[in-house]
Amino acid sequence: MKISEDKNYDFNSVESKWQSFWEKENTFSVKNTAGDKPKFYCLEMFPYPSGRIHMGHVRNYAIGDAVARFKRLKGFNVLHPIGFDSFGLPAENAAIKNKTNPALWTKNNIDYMIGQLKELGFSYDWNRLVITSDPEYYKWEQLFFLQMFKKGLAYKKISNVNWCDSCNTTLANEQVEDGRCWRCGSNVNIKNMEQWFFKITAYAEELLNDLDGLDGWPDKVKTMQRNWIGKSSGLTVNFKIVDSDENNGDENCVEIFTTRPDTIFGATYIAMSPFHPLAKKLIKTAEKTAELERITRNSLISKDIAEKDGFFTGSYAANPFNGKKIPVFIANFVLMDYGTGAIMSVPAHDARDYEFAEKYGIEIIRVIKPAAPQEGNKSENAEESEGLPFTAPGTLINSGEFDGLFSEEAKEKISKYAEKEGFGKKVVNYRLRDWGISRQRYWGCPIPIVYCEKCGTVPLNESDLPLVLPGDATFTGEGVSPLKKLESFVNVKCPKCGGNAKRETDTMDTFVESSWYFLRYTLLDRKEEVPFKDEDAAYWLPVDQYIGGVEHAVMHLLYSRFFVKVLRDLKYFKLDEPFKNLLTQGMVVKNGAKMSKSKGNVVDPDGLIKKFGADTVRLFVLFAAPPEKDLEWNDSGVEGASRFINRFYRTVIAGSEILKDLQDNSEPFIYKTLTNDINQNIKEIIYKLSRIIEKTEIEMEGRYHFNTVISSSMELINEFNDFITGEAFKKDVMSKADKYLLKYFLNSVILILYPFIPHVCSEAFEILNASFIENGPRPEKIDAGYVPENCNIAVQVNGKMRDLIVADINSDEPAVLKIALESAKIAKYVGDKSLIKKTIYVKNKLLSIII
RNA sequence: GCGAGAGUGGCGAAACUGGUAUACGCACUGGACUUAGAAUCCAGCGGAGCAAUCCUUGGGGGUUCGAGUCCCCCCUUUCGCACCA
Repeated sequence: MKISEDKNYDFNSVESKWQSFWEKENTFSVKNTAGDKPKFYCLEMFPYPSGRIHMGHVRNYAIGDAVARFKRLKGFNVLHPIGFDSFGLPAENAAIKNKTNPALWTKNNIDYMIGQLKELGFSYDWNRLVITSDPEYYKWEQLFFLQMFKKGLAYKKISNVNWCDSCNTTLANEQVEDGRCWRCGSNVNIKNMEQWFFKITAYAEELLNDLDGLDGWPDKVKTMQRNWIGKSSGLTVNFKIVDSDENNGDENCVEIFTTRPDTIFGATYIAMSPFHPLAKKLIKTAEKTAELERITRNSLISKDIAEKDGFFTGSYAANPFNGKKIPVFIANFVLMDYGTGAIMSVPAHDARDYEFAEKYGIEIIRVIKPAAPQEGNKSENAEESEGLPFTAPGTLINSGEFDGLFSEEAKEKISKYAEKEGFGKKVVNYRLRDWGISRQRYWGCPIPIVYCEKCGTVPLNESDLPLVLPGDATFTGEGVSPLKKLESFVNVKCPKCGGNAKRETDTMDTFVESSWYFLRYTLLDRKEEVPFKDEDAAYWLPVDQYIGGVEHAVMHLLYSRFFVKVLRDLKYFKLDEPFKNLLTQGMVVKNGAKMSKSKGNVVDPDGLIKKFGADTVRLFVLFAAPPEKDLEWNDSGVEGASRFINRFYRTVIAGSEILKDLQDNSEPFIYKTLTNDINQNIKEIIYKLSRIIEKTEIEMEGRYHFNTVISSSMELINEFNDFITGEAFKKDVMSKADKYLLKYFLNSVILILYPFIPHVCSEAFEILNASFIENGPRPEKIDAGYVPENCNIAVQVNGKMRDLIVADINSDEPAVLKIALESAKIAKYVGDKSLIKKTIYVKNKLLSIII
C-alpha cells in the first residue's frame, strides 16, 4: 500500500489544541503527596527574564521536559516547576536607558517569556511559578539574612573588593573571570569598601567533604568546586624581625604560612604582601615608602601580575630553626588575603621564589635532593635532579638534624618541632573566601539593616518584613545607587531606640535568590506565611535531576549547597545537599561560536516555532547531539526534524487506516492474544522493537543520550513503513493478532517519542486509541513469541574479517565452523582444515579462525 | 604551567562490559511522480581501484585470535584554574 500524502500534519492547530488541553485539564500540576507513587523532582535552572527565550534555554528546558515527561509515564509523581530569577542588573540598565522602571520592564519580559514557554509546550506546574523580585519571595530571603546575622553568618567588614566600573558595583570573587567582570567583561579594579559577607568559609570543610557523596554529579564540576575551595594543610611559623638599623630591639614578628615545612632550611628571604600591616612599619626611608606605594597602586589597578616586582625592606628576620638571618622583601606576587600575607621563600624548591630570587640576586640553598632513583627510570630522574627549582618531594640535605628524612616524614617532624618550641602551628587554609553579597545597585533584594546613631548596626524586626524595594526611585545611571538618593527610603527610625537612623542601601547579590528557589517551589499555597514547609521540602528534596549550564559549576551550585546547609543549621529541615543528580548541558553554538548579538549568529526560537512548530525545534535540539556536548546549530537539520515529524504522523495515519476495523479501541496494548500464525515480518519488527525499548529504558534512566533513542525510533518507523509499503504486505489477509501487534508497535513508538515531541505524539495516540496519552496504560516489553531463526556471524581469519555467514540461532561452534568452511571466501584463506591452529567462537556473533 | 575532557565520512553523530566501524540524520548525486516547482518516494553515498582486493576511527608504538574501545609516547583542540606559597 501507499502512505497517503494528502493528510498533512498541521502542527499549528495540533500544538495549540494540546497546549490548551493541558492547561484546561491541569495535566501537569502536582500535589505534595501521591499515595504510594514515588516522587521525582525534575528541575532546570530558571531563566533571567532578559526579554526572550534563547536557544540555550530551549535546549535546557527540552532536556528537562523529556526527563519529566518520561518519569510521569513511568508512574512517578513529578514536580517540574519554572520561575524567573528576576532581580539583576539588566533590568536596571534598561530602566536607565529607556527611562522606565525595572519592575515594569521585568514584568513585561516575564509575561512574554511565559508565553514562549507555553508555546514550546513544556510540562510545567504553572501553579508553582516563582518570581524572585516579588516581595512575597524576597521577604523570606530577608528573614534568612536576619537569622544569619544573628548567628554571625552574615557580617560586615571593610575589605578589598572587586569593583566593576561599568556595572557600578562590587563583585564576588567567583564573579571575576580572568580579571574581568563575568557579566559585562570590563576590567575589574580593587576597591577598599565596607561590604556585607556570608560566612561561606565556615562551611568550607563540609562543602568539600560532601562532594564525595555526590555520585550523580559530573566529576568535572566536583573537581572545579574542590579546586575553588582549595584546601591546603601546612604550617605557620613566626620569624622574629631582627637586626635592622631602624628596628633594633623591636619585638615584631612576621608570621608565614607554608605547605612545605620540609624546605624551611632553604628559606633565604621572607616575601611579604605590599598590603601586609607590617610592611609600613618595616619601611623607614622615603624612597622605600615610594616603592611600596608604587607596588600597592599597581596591585590595586589589576589583579594580573605581569612581572614579579619587589624590594628589600631593610629588615631581616631570623629563621627559628637555624637562627639564620634572612632579608624581608616586599613582593607583589604575595597575596594578603591568603594564609598570613607573608611567606618564607625557598628559591631552590619553588618556581615563583626562584624567579624572584634570580631577579634580585638572592641566595639559593638546596635542601632537597631527589629520592633514590626507582628501578627502571634512572635516566629521567637523574636529569631532572640537576635543575633548579626542584619542586618534587625528596630527601632532605643541609637541614641539620632532619637530614636524610624524606619530604613527607620531614614535614611532620618539622611541624611537630615548631609546635613544641612554640614558634609554629599546623593550620589548614582554604582558597575559598567569604561570599561578598553587597551590591551598590537598586534592583535587588534590600538588606534589612539600619544604622543608628546610637545603637550602631541594627537588624530590622522580623515582623517588619518585607522591606519592600521602593517604587519611586529615579534611574539616571549616574553617581551612587538610586536607593541612596531616595531620602524617604534612607531615613528611618531605629527599630531599637526609635532615634534617627539610616537604612543600608546595598542590595543583595542575585545569586542569593537562586540559592533557595528550588525550595520555594515545594510550597503549594503561597498565602501561607512560611518560606516553605519542612514536610514539603522533606518530600520533594533533594532534586532528583537538576539540569543547567556548566557556567554555574562554581557559583550557583556552590552557593546553593551552602544555603541548604545554613538553612539546615537554622533548623528548617534536615537536608544536607540540594541536588542529587546534575546534568550540565553543552552550549548551543553556530559556526563554532557561542550565539551572541555581537557575532550576529543568534537563532531566535520564535521564528522557528512559527515556521516548524515546537516539536520540530525540540526534536532538533535533542537529536543533534547528546545533552552534555555543545550543539552546532544547523538550519537544514531543523528541516530534517520537521520532515521526520511529518513522516511519523503519516505513518500513524496509515497505521490507523490499517487498524480501523479493530473493534477494541480502548485497549492500546493488547498483545496477549498472540497466535502461531503471525506474519513473519511483524514478528521481526516486534523483536526489534523490544530490543529498542530495552535500550531506551537505559538511556532514559540517567544517561540521557536522547539522540540515540530518537535515532532508534527513526529506525523503527522506517522498518514499519518498509513493511506496510512492501510487496508482501496485504492488508486484507492480516489476522487480528497481526493487527493488535501492529497497534502495539505504533503505540510503543509513540510512547518512546512522547517525551521529546509531546504534541504530535498526543495527537497520534488519540488517533489510534481515542484516548489521552497521559492517562493511557503503559506497554511492557514483549518478545512476540519470536526468536530469530538464524543470525549473521562474522568470520575472521587470523584476525581479519573475511566473510559474513548465516547460521541457525544458538548454533554451537562445530556447526558454525562447518558452515564457515563451506564459504568460498573462507576456503580461499583456510584451504585445508588441518591448518587450523585455534578457533574462538562468540555465540551468535563471531568465529575467529587462526591458521 | 597545572588539572579534566575531546579528536570517527563533506557535516551533526552511533558503536553497552574489546567481537561485523561509520547506525540515525543532514548535505550531495541519479531516478520516479509533476507543464513546472514544492512535497513525497526509490537508488547511491568513508577512501583507492575496471575488478578481485587493499586501506581507513589525530600520529607512532604495544597488549590480544581480535583494539575506535585497554596500556605507553607524541600532536591538535575545548574547558576549568592560574602566582593560593
